[in-house]
Amino acid sequence: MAAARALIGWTLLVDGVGGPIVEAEAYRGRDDPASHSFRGRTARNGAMYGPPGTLYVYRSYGIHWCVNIVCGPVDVADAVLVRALEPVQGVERMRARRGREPLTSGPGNVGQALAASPLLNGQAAELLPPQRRRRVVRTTRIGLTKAVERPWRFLDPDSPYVSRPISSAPRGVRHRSTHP
DNA sequence: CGGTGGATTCTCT
DNA sequence: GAGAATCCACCGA
Repeated sequence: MAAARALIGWTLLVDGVGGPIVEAEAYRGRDDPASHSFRGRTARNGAMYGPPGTLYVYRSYGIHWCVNIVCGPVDVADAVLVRALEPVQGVERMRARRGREPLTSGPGNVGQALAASPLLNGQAAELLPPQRRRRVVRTTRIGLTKAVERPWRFLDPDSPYVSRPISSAPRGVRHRSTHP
């Protein structure tokens, strides 16, 4: 969780392609109902139990590949979902893979831009330290049906590449209806 | 052993 | 704002 906040600004590279992480969500292994490791170790989530810095890649909605960075000790299964980064290195390759904008906003899009696949699952992440200081804002996580209220999403509010602004509400959901 | 529900994105109205 | 696309690991039996 602290790790998710600390990861903002670190550059994630896969095969030389990537950029600074500007949005990330923490998922806690043991007691987080929203985590893939909540119900213990399975064939899919095995990588989450690896050492910190391990990549955990899973398929989302049968369509997208999403990238996590394990941030807890071995067997703890804490992980951070990379929801957005700034496209800095290997931009042309990301463009070719994505075929549209935005390149790296949203976890599915990040996965596509980085060519995430099961091959990446369990590998060590390549991370470079931040080059400058960034503001970090904390909000609730996005797209969940469980543990919706836990404020474990972190983002750089000054980056135009975050998948959604500071508002924690899901896309398309109004803050409040206008009836009297 | 079948049904189901996602840590999403995109298109269309 | 709603619905489709797409698939398989996991749950419950």
